[in-house]
Amino acid sequence: MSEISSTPGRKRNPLIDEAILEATLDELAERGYLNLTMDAVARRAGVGRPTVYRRYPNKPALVLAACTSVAARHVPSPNTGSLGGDVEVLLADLTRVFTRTRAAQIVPALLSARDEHPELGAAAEAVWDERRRAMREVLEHARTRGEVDSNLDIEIAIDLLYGPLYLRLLVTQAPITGQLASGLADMALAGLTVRRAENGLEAKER
Amino acid sequence: MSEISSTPGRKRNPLIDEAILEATLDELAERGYLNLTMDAVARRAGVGRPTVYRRYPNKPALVLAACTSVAARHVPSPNTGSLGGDVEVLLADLTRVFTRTRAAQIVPALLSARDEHPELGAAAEAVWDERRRAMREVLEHARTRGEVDSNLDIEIAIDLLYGPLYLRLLVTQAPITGQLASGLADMALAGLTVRRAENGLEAKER
Amino acid sequence: MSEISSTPGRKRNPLIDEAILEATLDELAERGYLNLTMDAVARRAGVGRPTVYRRYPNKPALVLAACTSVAARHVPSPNTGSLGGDVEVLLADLTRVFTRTRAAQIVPALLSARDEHPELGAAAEAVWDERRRAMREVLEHARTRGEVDSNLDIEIAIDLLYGPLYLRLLVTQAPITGQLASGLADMALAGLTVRRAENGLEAKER
Amino acid sequence: MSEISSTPGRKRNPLIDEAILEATLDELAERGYLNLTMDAVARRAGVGRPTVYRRYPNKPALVLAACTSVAARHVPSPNTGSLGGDVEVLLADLTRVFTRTRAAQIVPALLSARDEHPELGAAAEAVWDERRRAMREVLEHARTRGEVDSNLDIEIAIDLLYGPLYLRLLVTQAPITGQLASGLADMALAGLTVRRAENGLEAKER
DNA sequence: TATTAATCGAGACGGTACGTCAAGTCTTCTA
DNA sequence: TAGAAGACTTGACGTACCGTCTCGATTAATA
Repeated sequence: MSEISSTPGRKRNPLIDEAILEATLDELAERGYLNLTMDAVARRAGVGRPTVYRRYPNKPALVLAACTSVAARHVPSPNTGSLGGDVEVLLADLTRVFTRTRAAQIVPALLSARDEHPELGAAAEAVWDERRRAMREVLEHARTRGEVDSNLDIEIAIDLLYGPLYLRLLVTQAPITGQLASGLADMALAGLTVRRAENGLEAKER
Repeated sequence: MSEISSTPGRKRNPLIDEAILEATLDELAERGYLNLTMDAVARRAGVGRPTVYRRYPNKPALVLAACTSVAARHVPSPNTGSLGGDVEVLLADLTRVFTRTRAAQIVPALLSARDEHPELGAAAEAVWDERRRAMREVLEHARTRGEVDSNLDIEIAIDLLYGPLYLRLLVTQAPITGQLASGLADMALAGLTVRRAENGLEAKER
Repeated sequence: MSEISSTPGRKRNPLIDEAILEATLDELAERGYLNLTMDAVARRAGVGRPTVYRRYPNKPALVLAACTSVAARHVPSPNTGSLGGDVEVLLADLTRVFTRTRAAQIVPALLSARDEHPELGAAAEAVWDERRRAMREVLEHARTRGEVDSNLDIEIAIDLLYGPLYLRLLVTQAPITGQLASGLADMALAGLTVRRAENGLEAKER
Repeated sequence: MSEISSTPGRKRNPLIDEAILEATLDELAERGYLNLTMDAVARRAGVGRPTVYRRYPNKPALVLAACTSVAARHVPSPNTGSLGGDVEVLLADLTRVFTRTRAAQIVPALLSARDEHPELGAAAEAVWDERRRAMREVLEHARTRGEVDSNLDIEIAIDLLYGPLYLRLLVTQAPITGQLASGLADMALAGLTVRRAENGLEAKER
């Protein structure tokens, strides 16, 4: 009795898979999503155009695949004992990703791809989900430690912590520095306003 | 004696200026930046294609112009007396803009246009500058009132307040509600962590 | 008391009429009919485009007018006493026109204009009518002198005499020289074949 | 050991080559060169516009190709034994082509194409070369038979024989009939003038 | 080991949008 | 009212990219 052959014929070359994704990321970084050409990707990967289309049905799908391939790489799960320390680690890491990697070009590209093919939206979430999950964990630990209010809406808190970095990356294009990240963490954790409680303390100090 | 006319020849029809921008915004809202066609804009404006090109040299320039035309419309300059009240007003207004107007489609479009032609970047800033200016003013007033620390980095504070809304609009596409805005304002102003000072206060009250 | 002017308003400047036609001929000679632009004509004449259109309804009409303006200038009406001499004069003059004037560019232009607007065909005939008339006259004189057969179809004869020059001008673009013209005249008048009658004569002379 | 394939990639569909040329000729005949549209040709050939441009870089090149494709089709090489008979055959055939085929539209189109892009001039010669070659052959045969003078300039003779038909086709647009062709042949071979030799014969007959 | 079938590079193909250019009309201002 | 400047509609031009297809050649499992 013979096994049902899984798939006869020549097998796909896995080196090509990698070359295509890498070429896509390079093109994305150099030229941006809108100026990225399927032909340029194929040429850069040393590959025929149909070889790309055999793997990804269209341009946004290719871009999405390239982005996700690079996204979920080693997000830290810090456990420094204090919320401040954990948040600091996470924001510093995102800062590193936004400045030391091609993410500055890749994230906008991903948004463009989703804009063109909305059904990719769900898949695109994977790119930032892992980071949100890490922050969620950190906040929940802080809650069990009593470091934050038990009624805290954690999703909004995540938005508050990550939002400014994305704002600078996508919108204002202001520089994203390590100093920014720690300043941001301090503000978010302590709040902007000088509180009555502190006034009370100051009063005591007099 | 007659003045030398500034520019001879037929004058441009200002109604056409408006019709083109309005048609661009409509197309942007309905079809998105990538599926927006110069021809569709021209047809919708009841205008020939070269008439569009006479005004804007290419697609991203047209889109930028349309976005800026709609951007700086009546940003409020609140003065409720408290930082909390002012911030609430500004975030509520941005929420309104993000949910009740075409901004949800227009802001991503603007980013795509800038992505395609990076030299438009500088001009694109005008779209959010007015809103940042309003928040800056509010924070400076709070500083003179002693409501915030005099060492506060105001630009980062602005990022902290606006960032989460842009994050939801552009990235996570989570709903943006009035409740979110006020929750956000509270968190940002008061901070995420339960502070020792409050504990002390509570202790005293017992 | 003032006379009621027959045509009120500013009078047309006749210098402009001439400038437009001259500019058209120049453009025709330099760039050819298809690459001639109404705008270029207007600019070259130092005139606004509508000023051209006020005189000629469209491009082929303008070109036709320019061609006819230059066409019927002094066609000779030779009367040397012999058909050979008269034909020689006419063909030599056409040779001169085809080589020393802009006719080499103008005649093809005229054909293109007629091709585009066939109703101009009748008017275009004026350009070569005068020359055909001159040749017709010469042939009729020869007939009354008995130099040609009284049954000769004169229209065909005209075609035979002028045809080769037009063929070179329009089709083969072979050089048109004075030597060509006289060789052509000889052939046409004497015929290509060596005739028996001449053999008979030679035989008698021995 | 395998041969190196001459040209990799998909082969061009030769049916499309033909369809494009045929569509071009049809459009030329129906609408003329100036009103011929690349888009109309493509649509008529059931083909995308870039497919036309892949073969021919622009409109005049396409028109030239279409004309040459139809030109050299079976020009007769008559050998009736007499120059008169041979010339009769060739002129009758050209008459047929000018009246029974699309040549009446195609030849002017070709001239327009050359007028627009002069560098096509050399290639355009192929269209009438074959016919001139045939006439040259006929005249050389007549020379070896002693039917024409050995000093006859054959190129001029060809112009003399073909010129009138082209003149009617292109310039005067007078009808081109079989009767015209034979009358023309007679005149060209015998000459227009009544010669002295004939007078001598007539004298003898008395 | 020969067959079989999918993969690969190259490139043709239909379609659609881009950005340019010219024709011909219309409007505004000046002389 | 003529004339100059130039905006305007229409529609063709030639280019670029997308996504599909066909071709010939190669490669790897199966028989």
